[in-house]
Amino acid sequence: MMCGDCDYVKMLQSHGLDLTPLREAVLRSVGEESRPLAAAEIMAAVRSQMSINKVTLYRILDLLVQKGLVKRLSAGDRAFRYGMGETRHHPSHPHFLCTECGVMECLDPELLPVDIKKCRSKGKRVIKHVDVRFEGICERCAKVDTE
Amino acid sequence: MMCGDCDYVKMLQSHGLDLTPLREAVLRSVGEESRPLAAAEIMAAVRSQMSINKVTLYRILDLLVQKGLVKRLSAGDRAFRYGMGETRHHPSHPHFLCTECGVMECLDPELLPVDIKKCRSKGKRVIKHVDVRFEGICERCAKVDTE
DNA sequence: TCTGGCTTGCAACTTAGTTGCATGTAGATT
DNA sequence: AATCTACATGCAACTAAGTTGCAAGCCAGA
Repeated sequence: MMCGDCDYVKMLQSHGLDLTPLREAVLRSVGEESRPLAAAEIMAAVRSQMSINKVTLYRILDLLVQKGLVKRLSAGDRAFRYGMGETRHHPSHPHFLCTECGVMECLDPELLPVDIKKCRSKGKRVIKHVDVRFEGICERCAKVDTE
Repeated sequence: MMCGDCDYVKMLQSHGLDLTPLREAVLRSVGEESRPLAAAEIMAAVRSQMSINKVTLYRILDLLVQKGLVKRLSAGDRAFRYGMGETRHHPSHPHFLCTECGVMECLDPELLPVDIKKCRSKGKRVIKHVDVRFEGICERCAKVDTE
């Protein structure tokens, strides 16, 4: 979810990560988008400004996911999407996946209607978080279809 | 979700699919499990009774998914899981994914708290269905951890 | 200056699934 | 019966997304 309020440099530092141009660029690319991006999209975004190797990108993403700065989302396809981790500016929210073009969008946090507590009681499993994904046809594809 | 009530042969036929030993075995393997299986698990199950090629398995799964007999679920990892499609015996339900061992389990349909109608109104996208996935530590892994 | 620890890059590999093409098999057509 | 067609299956090669192993670069502290 796009954000004008995040200080990416501070976010990296406050999580004990060395500040490097690549790390900052990756985090910024994720943070400045209004939807979760696939690794390939992040790579393209970073490469528009500097050069980065595929492996480095994946390693930076792993690191950011591990620190909770970035969230790895599974779309309905085989490529992960990466969005900003949960913070004050980025509350937990459900996503929408277009089954036609594969684009993933963020939905209003209000639409997240899940009561974790209700579930925790059932069985002895430990529930850490919930992932709600709506699937269907996005606005763009719906429009094209009716033309 | 496991089921003693499904007639797999009838299910195939009523969807206009030729009845073949492999198709029946694949559908049965999915139907007789209490959790969604990865393709590799289905392959192992089928192979315990007859020989099947990887490509054939994927093609049969595609076919069953297309006909709605089987549902393709994205786990948090890169391998799809396959569970029974929605029917009277198999109501829509959320899933649980163990982030430690990767096993996926079916949860009580009661735990599916999403109000699709509420979401359809927002924007002009068409929402077809919802996927709710809880993540955490499964009972088995939780037990091992505390030992 | 040397050492150890990170960050990055390159090549090769892995996993899950897909494509193209050949073969097999069953029912319909002549 | 011969043959034609449609679909089911198999085999090999391929693809996409991500991972591993190892080497090179760089920087901070002893």
